[in-house]
Amino acid sequence: MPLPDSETTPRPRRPEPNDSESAGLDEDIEDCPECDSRPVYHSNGELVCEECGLVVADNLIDYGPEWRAFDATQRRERSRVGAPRTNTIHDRGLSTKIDWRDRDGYGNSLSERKRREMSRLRTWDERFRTRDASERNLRHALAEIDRMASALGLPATTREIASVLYRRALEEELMLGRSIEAMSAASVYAATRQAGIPRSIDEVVTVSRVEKGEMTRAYRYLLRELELPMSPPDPIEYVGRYASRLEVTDETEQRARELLDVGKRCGLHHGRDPVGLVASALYAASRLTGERITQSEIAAVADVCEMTIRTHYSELLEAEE
DNA sequence: ATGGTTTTTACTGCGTC
DNA sequence: GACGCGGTAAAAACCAT
Repeated sequence: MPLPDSETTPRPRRPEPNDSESAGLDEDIEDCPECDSRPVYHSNGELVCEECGLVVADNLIDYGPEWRAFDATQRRERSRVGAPRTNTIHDRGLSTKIDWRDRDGYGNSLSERKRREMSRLRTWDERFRTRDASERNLRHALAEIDRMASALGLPATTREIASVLYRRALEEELMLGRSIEAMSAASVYAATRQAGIPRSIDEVVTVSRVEKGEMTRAYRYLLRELELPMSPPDPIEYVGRYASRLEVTDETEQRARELLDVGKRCGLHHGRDPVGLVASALYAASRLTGERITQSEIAAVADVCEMTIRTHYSELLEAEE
């Protein structure tokens, strides 16, 4: 079937802030300061070392807030930011309107034959229109997912998962009344969880274009409708990332893992922010190993309150017995 | 909307460098 | 004195209902 190839409209290539960053990605991995002391792991063909990959992600995230802040000053125009403009231009030029009345231009009713013809046209027009709509939606979303994924330094496999999740959401018509941005962010978050390289919700939110509430709502919805089996986040999976950001010793990091392990057995993690727990564990561990890290340092890196660290870390230490 | 939980905020006194 | 630390009390945020 000959498709009207309207999709060849030249896509305005928007200079992504990520372009320059991802260019520097490889170098960062090579030069990663962690690599002096740590081995680099290659998993599924990607250069993802558990420690170094995270350090790189860190660099990228540092850029995030910067243009995010820039973004925020213009939040009013948020809806205009970023999305490939093709959407609107495209639609405006293309979408056809076929009146539902079987009348000609003068208001006379049509012959039986014409009526059938119009009916057929409507059918096809409808098909193309919806097809276009969901494809535009998808393209937008995939671009968004890609942008967030690179800002978070996620490997390609994880992006793949996010894309698949989004496609499913779209197919199951979960997008009604939900923003593409929110659902994309939710897909990315879910993907990191499924891939076992979790980012915190907050991290995903900072690189997304939506508020936290909107994103978490979309995420919950996604989980429920797609019936994704998602166990609650395991704090231990976050340890490596924050440990490398803080540049603690291996010993401390290991100690933190143990503390969390014990704490988990005692049920300390129920209903609590895993990041807060990790921060506390790192603090407790740094005490045990004699490596002095201040609470405020950890609090700043993990983006939790010092008070949270205080309340949790003593519990972790007690649980150790 | 509500109530129970956790996190955050603001503010304290204490010890140390 | 500045700083890090532990704590309290109250507000705010979060979640399930």
